[in-house]
Amino acid sequence: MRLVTWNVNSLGARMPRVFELLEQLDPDVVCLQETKVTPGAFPHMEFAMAGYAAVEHSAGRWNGVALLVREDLEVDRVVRGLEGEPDVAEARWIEARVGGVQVVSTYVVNGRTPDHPMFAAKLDFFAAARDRARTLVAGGPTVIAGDLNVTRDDRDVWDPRAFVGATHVTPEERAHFEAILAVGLADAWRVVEPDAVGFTWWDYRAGAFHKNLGMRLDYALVSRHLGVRHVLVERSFRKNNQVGDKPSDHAPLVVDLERHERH
DNA sequence: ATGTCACGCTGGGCGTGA
Repeated sequence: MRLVTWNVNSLGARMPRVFELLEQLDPDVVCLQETKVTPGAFPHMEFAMAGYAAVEHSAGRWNGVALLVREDLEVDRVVRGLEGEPDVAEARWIEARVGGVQVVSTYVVNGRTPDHPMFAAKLDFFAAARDRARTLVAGGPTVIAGDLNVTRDDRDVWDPRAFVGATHVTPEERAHFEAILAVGLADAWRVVEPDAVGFTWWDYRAGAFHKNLGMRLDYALVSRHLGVRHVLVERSFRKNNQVGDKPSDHAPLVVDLERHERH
C-alpha cells in the first residue's frame, strides 16, 4: 500500500498540484490536511473523475482533513472527529478503514506560543490522540498520518537555537509525541532513515526552502502489523510546477507499506 | 530568517492564522 500525507494549505488553491500528485505517484491513499473547504463544497466529483473516492471532515476557512482512496479499495468505518479533543468543530481528525487498514488523517493544533491557551489545547489534543491510537492499534493494522505540528527531536529542526521560547520543539510536545508512539506505533521515516534530515515544511518567507530552513512536522505512524518498505519526501511539490501552479508550504511524505502480521 | 500565502468580507485592502 502506498500512502501519502500532505498538508496542502487549502485544497481549493492546490487542486492542480493534488491531481499532479495522483498522476505521478499513483497512491492508494492520500491523507490531506488544511483543506480549508467550506462544508458541502468538497470537490468529490473531480476526484471521482480521477479515480478516487474522498471522505472529509471540513470546517470552512480553517483546518479541515480528508482521505482520498483509489476506487479499487474498500472504504468503511468512517469516523469524523476525535473523542476528547478540545473542539470537534475544528475538523482536525478523520478515520476510515481502507482495504482493511485503519487510516487517520490529522492536523494537530498549532499552539501559537507556549503561554497561549491554544498551547494547552494542543497538549490536550495530543493526549486524546494517544488514547484513540491505543484503541486503534489494539483493533488491527493502523496508520496515523498528518501534520503533527511537532519536531520529534533536534534533528528535525534546522536550528534549535532559533526556537528558544517557541512551540514545535518543547519537551512537553515531544513527550506527547513519544507517548503516541508508545502505544505501539513506529515513525515510518525514522524506520527507514535513522539519521537523514527529513524536513517536510519550510516557511514561505525569507527564502526558507532555498536555504533548507525547514522542520519535519509531517509523519506517518504505523503499527507493527505493517512493514515500512520505502519513504520519500517529494520536495518537487514544494516548488512551483512548470505551468506556475503554486506549492503548499509542506511537501508530501510518501510511505510504501507492506502488510505482514506479527504477534 | 520574519522577505509569504490563503481565506472571508468586501467591492481592493485589511484582519486572521500559520
